[in-house]
Amino acid sequence: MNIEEQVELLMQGTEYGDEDLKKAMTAELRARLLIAQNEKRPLRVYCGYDPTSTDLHLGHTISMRKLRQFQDLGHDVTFLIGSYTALVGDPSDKNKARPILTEEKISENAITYAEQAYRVLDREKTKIRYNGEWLSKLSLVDLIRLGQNFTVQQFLARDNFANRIEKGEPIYIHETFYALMQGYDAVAMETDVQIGGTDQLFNIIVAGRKLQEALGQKPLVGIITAILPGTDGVQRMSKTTGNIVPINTGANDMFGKLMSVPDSAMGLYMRLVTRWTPQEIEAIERDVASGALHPRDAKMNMAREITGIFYGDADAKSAQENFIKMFQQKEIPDEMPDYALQSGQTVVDVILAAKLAESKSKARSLIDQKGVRLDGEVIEHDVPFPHPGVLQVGKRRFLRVN
RNA sequence: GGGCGGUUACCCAAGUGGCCAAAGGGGACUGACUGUAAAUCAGUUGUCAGAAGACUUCGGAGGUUCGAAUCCUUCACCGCCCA
Repeated sequence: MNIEEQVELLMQGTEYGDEDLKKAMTAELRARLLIAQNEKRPLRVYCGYDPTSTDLHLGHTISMRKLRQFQDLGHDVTFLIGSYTALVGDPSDKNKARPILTEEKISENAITYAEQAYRVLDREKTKIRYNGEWLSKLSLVDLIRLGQNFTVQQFLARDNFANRIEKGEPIYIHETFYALMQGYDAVAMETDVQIGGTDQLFNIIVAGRKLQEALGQKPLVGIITAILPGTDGVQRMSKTTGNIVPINTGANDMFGKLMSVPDSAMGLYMRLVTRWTPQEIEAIERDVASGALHPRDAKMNMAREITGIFYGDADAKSAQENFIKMFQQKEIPDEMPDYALQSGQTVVDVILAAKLAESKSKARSLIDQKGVRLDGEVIEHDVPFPHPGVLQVGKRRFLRVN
């Protein structure tokens, strides 16, 4: 790959919210790649992760994909665990009331986190570091000196803060320290390139670069990745919104969830999650636009590619086959939970016992709505369970009743 | 430290003594139509009960009242303004 192609790939799926900034970063990246090539040294690239949660979803993997692209181009990638930051607790998520984690818990989480990350990253080429390594050594005076490089106005101009001032929401003092701490991470590792989501724009572009400059380093290139919408196609993928595609969910489920993503979000999914190059993605979009490729099939290819990243090609293939069987040919799935019918149970009893609905009222209303079938026959009323067979509740819940 | 305002179901939000299991919106779920997409249409959305109905719910606790989400006391949390 020549430098131009590399730049195009590495800038794929980035979002700076400002054309000029994007141009500037693209130019700096190009320059930095050239230097690396000429000096025959890899770029030092990192992304920081907060090890408070351990259930990763596709949204978490965006930056990992980006790191992987750098790895594949021969650069030096660090998976930074925000161990020190986690000790304090993340303020931007205050409604979650995050417990302050112990160091043991953090390193435990970090391992789980990294294990999942290795489905995207190259295990052999990934360095794992903890920012407590250097942050714990800073004294109060050191911190204040870092602060001397910034003005309150710079922080007030930050989107995140400006919006909250506008809305009358609180901004805590220590939130400003976060930017300094993160910026210092960049300095401590003599970073060439830092990757992060749009919520990290300030920390990366303002804090990191400025601190590096102030301390005599060449300011890093920030790669700011766009936000991945969840399965609803609109809102950011997050556990709270309930629109996530978890990584540890099984190939069939992952494939199904990906197929339910609205068409409008496909571009972002392809750019942020798949291994495809900008050229490949453009070709797909061209074919869909011209009618040569059915959007459904384009989405299937995408679902297969993404499922393949996490479960391997064989499982992705069979997930696709199952999907087609179940939804296009309306066949019942090969695998479903079994349930042993007990005497005297009605349809509602079985639905409830098998946890296909959360209460009797819900189960009844599903029956009223013609959402319950036994071997394909709609069940009209809550009757004693007619006979063993396959019970279908709604579109996707199946139960083999014996 | 002082003044004011808030806390309602998954979320936002209306309701200021009985007609309130609680308007409206969003979300979610079901059905129709489809490409398990989107859009659209119809319905459901506290629990139990076959229906009638019963029970639990409006930040926590206590009280007034025949009757409270609504009034009083108190506690907790949050926000705004002044210092």
